[in-house]
Amino acid sequence: MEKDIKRIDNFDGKADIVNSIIIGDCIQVMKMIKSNSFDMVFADPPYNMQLQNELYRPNKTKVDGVEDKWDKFDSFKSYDEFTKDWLKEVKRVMKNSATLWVIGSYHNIFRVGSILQDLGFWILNDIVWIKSNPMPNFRGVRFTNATETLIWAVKDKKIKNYTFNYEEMKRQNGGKQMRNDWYFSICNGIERLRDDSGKKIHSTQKPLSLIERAILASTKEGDLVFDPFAGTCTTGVAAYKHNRRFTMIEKESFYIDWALKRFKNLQKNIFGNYLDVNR
Amino acid sequence: MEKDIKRIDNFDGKADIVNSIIIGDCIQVMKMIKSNSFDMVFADPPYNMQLQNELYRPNKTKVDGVEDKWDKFDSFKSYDEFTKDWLKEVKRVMKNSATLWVIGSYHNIFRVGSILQDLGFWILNDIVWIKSNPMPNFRGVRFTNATETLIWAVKDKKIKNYTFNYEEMKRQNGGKQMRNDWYFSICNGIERLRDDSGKKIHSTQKPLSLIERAILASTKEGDLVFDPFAGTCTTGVAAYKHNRRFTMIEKESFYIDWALKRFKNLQKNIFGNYLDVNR
DNA sequence: GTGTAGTTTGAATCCTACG
DNA sequence: GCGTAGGATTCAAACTACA
Repeated sequence: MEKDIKRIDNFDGKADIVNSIIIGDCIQVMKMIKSNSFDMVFADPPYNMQLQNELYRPNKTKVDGVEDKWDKFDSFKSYDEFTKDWLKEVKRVMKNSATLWVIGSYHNIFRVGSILQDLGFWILNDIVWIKSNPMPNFRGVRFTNATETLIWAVKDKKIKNYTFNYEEMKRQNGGKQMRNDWYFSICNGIERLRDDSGKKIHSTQKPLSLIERAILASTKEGDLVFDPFAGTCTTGVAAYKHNRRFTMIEKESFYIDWALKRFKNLQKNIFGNYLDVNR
Repeated sequence: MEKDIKRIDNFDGKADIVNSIIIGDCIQVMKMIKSNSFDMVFADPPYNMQLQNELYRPNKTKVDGVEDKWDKFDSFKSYDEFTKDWLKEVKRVMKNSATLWVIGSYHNIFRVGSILQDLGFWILNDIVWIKSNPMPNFRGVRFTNATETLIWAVKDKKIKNYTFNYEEMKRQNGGKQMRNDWYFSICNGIERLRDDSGKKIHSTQKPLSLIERAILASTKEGDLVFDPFAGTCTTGVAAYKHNRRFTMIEKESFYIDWALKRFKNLQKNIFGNYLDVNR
């Protein structure tokens, strides 16, 4: 199996996309990718959080919320249009037997789910990621928001030949059929990418184990996994680790500098500590 | 506090709606109710389930899915229109400080959530009901669908004076702040209404404890709780039990015959076994 | 090295009354 | 509507410091 990883700064539609990280706007790049290319798609789009004010903890320190430019949309309408655009292209580049995963929170997941259905995708499951250590609700005005939601879908209602590794999932769940409630810690500790000053590289890095489960559930070895919002390429790392191939697209090349460090450690097979890119 | 319960077969907009069960189409009935009437709304609308074929268990017995006439919609479009219609009326009859709960599954909750947001509702939480005893996926082609989703929202982003009994929730959760993942069994056993032949009275009866938590979280004693899709009036029973008042609307009078039996037992204060209407 | 106590922090739509 | 002052508010995991 192909083991080298390519960074593509100026994709022209001709370069080999296998095990490549393409820098660029995902919709524009996808338009250059031929139809029916991918076996599985994992997408972690912007959530459109719409934070109202600054939030302080009881000890007066400020909460470091998501204030990235890429998470800002003018309205639900513009978010919906964006969502429709990227989902349409994703649908086109998916093989007929492929499945799509999208992760989101209550801020955006209802928009995403509705649009998916409008585009003809057929939902197989909604999966709830239950966090063991979520941020508490400091003001005591709501329930602790301890979950995120993943939607797992096929391109069309008629599709029956998608991959679902039922037995592998059952094995992971101690011999009982895997349910749609998944328990994972948030991404933290050695796994969380930080610069020398301790600043998070990406404000919303996902735990590797979460994406590993999605990949092990819905792909076979050698399958080509696609992520249009790659960030620091957790999807690619999970795919590579389990002998799947990948194509990643990411707009911010800064994230890719760090992604490449992760792959470098993974290739060294430092499985004990490969998560720590600073070694 | 008013303790008698009224059944209203021909609502004209003038009858007292406190502790009443109104028979009729919820949209038509709501149009006769004056604005700003309710302190809290709990809605369990049709899920728009779309079983494609009949489903059989491994032992060849047929799964008794939801095939009621009231759960059939021609398309997402007609489901959306229906959803928009009832949500608009609900918004009007809610007091400004009121909150809305809607429960659904992946079949409909994305539609409901999007439309809520489009109508200006502001989501406070999505709550995941995690079932201890869900129906397994008999074919082994998906994850066990073990959850349903509740959306909790206020009428408008600006509203801050809604009721949230933080301390009561914290107490219920063993001294720690209540999270949005709730664990309850499905409605079964003595609580599940069945006729003499053992047939379920309502195909989607919700567990009382689930609705009790919603009511204890978001209402004060004496508040007026509204349910436009009352079914066998689990919402009314939960409200009554905790000294809240209620208004229920239900189209099928058959369900109300059974609801009244539940209230009768509740009034007898048979708290040990009042759930069993057949005693 | 080990154990304990203290500190930090995470996709967050997080207040209220009064002038 | 806005600005400001007052006051009530957090859980789990991982890390650091120090004995």
